[in-house]
Amino acid sequence: MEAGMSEEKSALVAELVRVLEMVRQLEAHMAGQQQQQAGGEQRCRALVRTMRDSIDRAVHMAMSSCAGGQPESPPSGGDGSPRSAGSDQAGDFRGRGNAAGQCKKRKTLPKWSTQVRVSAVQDVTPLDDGLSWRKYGQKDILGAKYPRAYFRCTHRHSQSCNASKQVQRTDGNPLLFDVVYHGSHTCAQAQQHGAAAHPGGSNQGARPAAASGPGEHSQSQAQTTASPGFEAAAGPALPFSLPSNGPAAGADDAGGSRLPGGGARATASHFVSPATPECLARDVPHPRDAELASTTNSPMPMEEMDFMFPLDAADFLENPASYF
DNA sequence: GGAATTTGACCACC
DNA sequence: GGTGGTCAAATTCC
Repeated sequence: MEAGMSEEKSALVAELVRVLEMVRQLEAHMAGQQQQQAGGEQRCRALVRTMRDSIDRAVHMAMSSCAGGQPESPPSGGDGSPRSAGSDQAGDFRGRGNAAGQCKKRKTLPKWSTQVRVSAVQDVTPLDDGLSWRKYGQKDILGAKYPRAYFRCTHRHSQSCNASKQVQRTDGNPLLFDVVYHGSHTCAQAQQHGAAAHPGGSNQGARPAAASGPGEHSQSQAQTTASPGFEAAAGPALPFSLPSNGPAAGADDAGGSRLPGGGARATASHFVSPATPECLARDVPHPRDAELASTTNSPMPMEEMDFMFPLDAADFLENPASYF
């Protein structure tokens, strides 16, 4: 058994080294020419894609090791959803009325977290994983500066997809979002996007946002596997309503800021990530966004935002365990 | 009319 | 008892 472990570790290290190398190349690219050469963008995309694949493999291996070789935990699943942790459905179902046995807190579901970075404070929606998420709640967390938003798969009822996730802005860095996934997607859409959710941005198949409302999907990413496609950047719906909590939140909501009800609908950032399937079409910035933009961060070029890496590669290499 | 978000309340766990 | 997670009604937008 040890042998197997060592072998796996070696492979893991090799994979991580590759990723690191690619990250460096990517950085060099971005630092240099990205703005002028169209080819640079393609190059970056290719690198990102490769990186994702490597990370996927690495994560899988790492998780296998951590889990004692259990095949189920690895977030990488076939569905590409944020990492479908293979096991998932453990019968979750909580619910108000579930008196009997299921507790509301899904402790039995596999869970993994990720950190997603956006380019500007107004980009309240981290990545979009190409899946449909529906927000079902938001809550202020004790000690946290920002509220936590709760999402679950839009197809939860129709397809019994139990995936859910929690998105919360980190206190220290408004540009960073902690995304915690619970369970994996079992819905049909997940299967499709899973395969297609390349960060490389090929799945922009994006639908016109027909049914997807303002915020179903939201962010994504998978830390551990980074594969689903982290395209960070644009987001349709805000995970939270950037209330007055926001540090920079301008307080004035003039207009109709967000009223109860579909209020948040029109807030998205104007970035269109190539990979954000559904979220794209979301339109424009809420007046407040613009305001925030000017006060907070400077907008970053699309190319840069597109591939925000969910995690710090260097840090990941140094402390891989901390990411699992 | 359908779909989605917001928000308050309820329930379970620590 | 406090906090976190989820439900469901109300409201709004497409």
